[in-house]
Amino acid sequence: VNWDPKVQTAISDLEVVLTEKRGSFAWACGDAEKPFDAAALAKVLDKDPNGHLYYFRYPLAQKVAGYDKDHIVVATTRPETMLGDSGVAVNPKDARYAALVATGAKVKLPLVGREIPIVADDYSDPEKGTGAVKITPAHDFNDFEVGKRCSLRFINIFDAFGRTLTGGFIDSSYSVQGTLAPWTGPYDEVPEDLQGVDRFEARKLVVSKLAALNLLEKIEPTTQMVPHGDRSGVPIEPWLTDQWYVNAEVMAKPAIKAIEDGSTQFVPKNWEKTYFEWMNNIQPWCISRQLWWGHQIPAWYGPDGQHFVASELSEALQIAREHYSNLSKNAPKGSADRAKGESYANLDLSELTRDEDVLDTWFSSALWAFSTLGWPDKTPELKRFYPTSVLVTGFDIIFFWVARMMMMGLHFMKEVPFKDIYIHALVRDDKGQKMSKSKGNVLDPLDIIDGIDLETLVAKRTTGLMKPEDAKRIDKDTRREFPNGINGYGTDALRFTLARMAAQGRDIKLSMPVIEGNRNFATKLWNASRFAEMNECVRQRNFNPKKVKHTVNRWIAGETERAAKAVTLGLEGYKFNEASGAIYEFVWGVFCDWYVELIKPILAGDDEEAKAETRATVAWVLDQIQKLLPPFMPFITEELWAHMVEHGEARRNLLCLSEWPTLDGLLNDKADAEIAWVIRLVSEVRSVRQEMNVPAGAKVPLAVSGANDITRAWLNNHEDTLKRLARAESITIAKSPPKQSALMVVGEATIALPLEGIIDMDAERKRLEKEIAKSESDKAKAEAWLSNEANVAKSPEDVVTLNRERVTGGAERIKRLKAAVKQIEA
RNA sequence: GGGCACUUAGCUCAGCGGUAGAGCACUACCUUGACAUGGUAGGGGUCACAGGUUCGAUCCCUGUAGUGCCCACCA
Repeated sequence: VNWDPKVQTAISDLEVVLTEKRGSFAWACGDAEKPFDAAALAKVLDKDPNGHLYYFRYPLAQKVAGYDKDHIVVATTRPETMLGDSGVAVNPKDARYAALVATGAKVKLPLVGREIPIVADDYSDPEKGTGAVKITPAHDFNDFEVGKRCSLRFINIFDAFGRTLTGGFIDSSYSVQGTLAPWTGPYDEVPEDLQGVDRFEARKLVVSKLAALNLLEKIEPTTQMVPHGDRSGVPIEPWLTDQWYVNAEVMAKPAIKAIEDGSTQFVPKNWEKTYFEWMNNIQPWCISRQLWWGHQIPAWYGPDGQHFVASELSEALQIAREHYSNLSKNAPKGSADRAKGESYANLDLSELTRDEDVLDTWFSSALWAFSTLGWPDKTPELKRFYPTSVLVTGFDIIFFWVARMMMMGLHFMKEVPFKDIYIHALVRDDKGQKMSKSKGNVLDPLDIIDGIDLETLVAKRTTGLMKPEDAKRIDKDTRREFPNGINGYGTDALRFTLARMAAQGRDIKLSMPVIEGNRNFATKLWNASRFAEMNECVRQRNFNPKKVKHTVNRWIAGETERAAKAVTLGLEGYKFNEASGAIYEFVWGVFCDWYVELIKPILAGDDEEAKAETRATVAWVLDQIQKLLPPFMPFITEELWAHMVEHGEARRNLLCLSEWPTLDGLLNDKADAEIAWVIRLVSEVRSVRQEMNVPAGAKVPLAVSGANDITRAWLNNHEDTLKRLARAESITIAKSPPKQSALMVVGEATIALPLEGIIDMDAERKRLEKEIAKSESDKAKAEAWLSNEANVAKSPEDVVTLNRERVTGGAERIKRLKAAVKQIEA
């Protein structure tokens, strides 16, 4: 693997895996005068040694002219780090300390005796603390940067277990700075009782010792966020170690460009801001981990510590031999390098030792897009599938994974790893909280699918590791929220729910009632299919939806095309909520609510030709529905697909292998208008019947007046259907509405429900007057809009037309409604 | 401190520069030959607030308030 083998040393976030030791603090003030309230200090340190800001006086090495004190005061929340201080920084503009900087003054670090410079750096904020900051480059990220800028020493004072080092600290200045010579001065004189001490113990000791030396100015309480290891739970600290790094800045550049020029795009687009934010401020990527599993870093060390990076040992050996033999030839005669080259030029395998570290798991994962396809071999799969079409993932790993895949893909394959990056929603609980084990609010998908009883659920959510009070609370909450456990809702219901809620850019709050609603949808589909089966709706081999003759069938063919297009459009745009919403609305709101009801009279009638066409159409529509649903409901549809074979031609393949519906040319304006009219009429009659409290069982004759030829034809076409759906005893054409009727205006016609003796005519008149008022207000709104010349002049044509129609149509309607009222009064 | 979202019906959420939508919940009626895990009808919203742009703003812009998330920092 030929990544950039450049070694850098920097701060790693290695976790200190030690639990905090809680020992008693012994006040160790000598017999000198009490420089500080000893009792108070002991109390502070015992109670909470971590939550305080400690101010120390650092004595100057020499008195400085123009500076009136003999010390400089610094503050810290981690006193023990002072052992590794290698400088004190002040702001270059800070007049208080100008003299110190100008004269190159030094501080004599207490306890250690190290002389460290006072440097000027913008990092120091004159407003904060005393304006002077102690700098510990090996144990603080900011100080690390200051240390590099100001050429300070990098002094590591801790071992891997968070104990102060024994026998002297580690000076890593040479590794970090490269140009500085290794520290050759005398070892710092660290008091023996400060060696090999746990960091928190060291904290107390340092404070007490400084207090004893009268160098503790004051202690202030402070609150601060201390980063804790997510496994160990102990505070973690920066710690200087040698690690392998990738120069991510170089690799980030093409990855940034690929998003900028659209080679790869984020869906939704706004995530690219997050991506750019990270990529433009990218830091060197530490890829080595001190774990016992993972891909071992393919680096080998020669006897002199020189490293060789290769894909395998034999290759490393070859490189190593080359390196040493070059040294033996090219290094100056008599030099140490030359001698090294001569003695190692023929080294063997056993003389190379492999680096024990393994790669960061994200490094390995970043290769996923091509390593899974056989890379580095040039496999057919790699050729066929790289770059991939889409990566679907959560926003929380845009940087960890997505960005790294982009960098690796562009580096090794010279091409983006995927065209689209779909960032999906995060699933939260019904209160919007992220699900987590410790919160006990996790909903296991399998429990939603299969169901779970209350006791098992409670046991699952509470574990022995929780604090008893937490477990108790979770127990109570769970019992309240799921008093009967969880019913099993099935895989399809859950999947469909997630799709329906997956609006872009928004998280999903998952709750049982919503899943239940979508389970009901599955049931609805099942029952509709059962209806088809019971009515012998068998698939016809040569069925052509373009050729159907009956209006209702032509209409449903067009609606099916609309639905298929809406689903396709939604899927192509990663708008899964729109896609699943479209099929939901079509199946339930169009197919079940209207089409199935509209064809019942045909199926029950004796027009064999119409019956045959309708049966074939039903079968065809269900086929389309089944084909459109698998992305959201793969199981029930597959079952229906196979199940309905019993009455039709055998299926040749699985549903999921069938062709995606691409329907076209099925829309029919005339059929649409006619069925829309039927639906309107039926709804209107139903509405009036309910409002007038007509008993559900009562059949009432319908008398239509004022109908034009088209409406008369429609009435004729759909007589059976209207009778059935509107519960009409008969439908007759009348010159004028019969007396004592409830009246409604549908289009140009007036429909009368003669309800003499059944309804209160006064109530009917009030109902109509309400209708009139509504129509008049709508009309008035449209008129007002049209009377504004700017509206008419600057609006699109269709908006103007729409408003004109509202006025004329409204006027017609009002006229008819008023006539109806007169009728009643008469 | 920096950034990103969000605020629409009682609840959960879609949506959109041209008279506001769904599911759940609610009310009434209905066990009608697919379906009560159902049907029919209905009630319910100044689209957070204030300015601005526009012929027109729930939608676009600015600000305010509230909420959530991410990142950094806290000598």
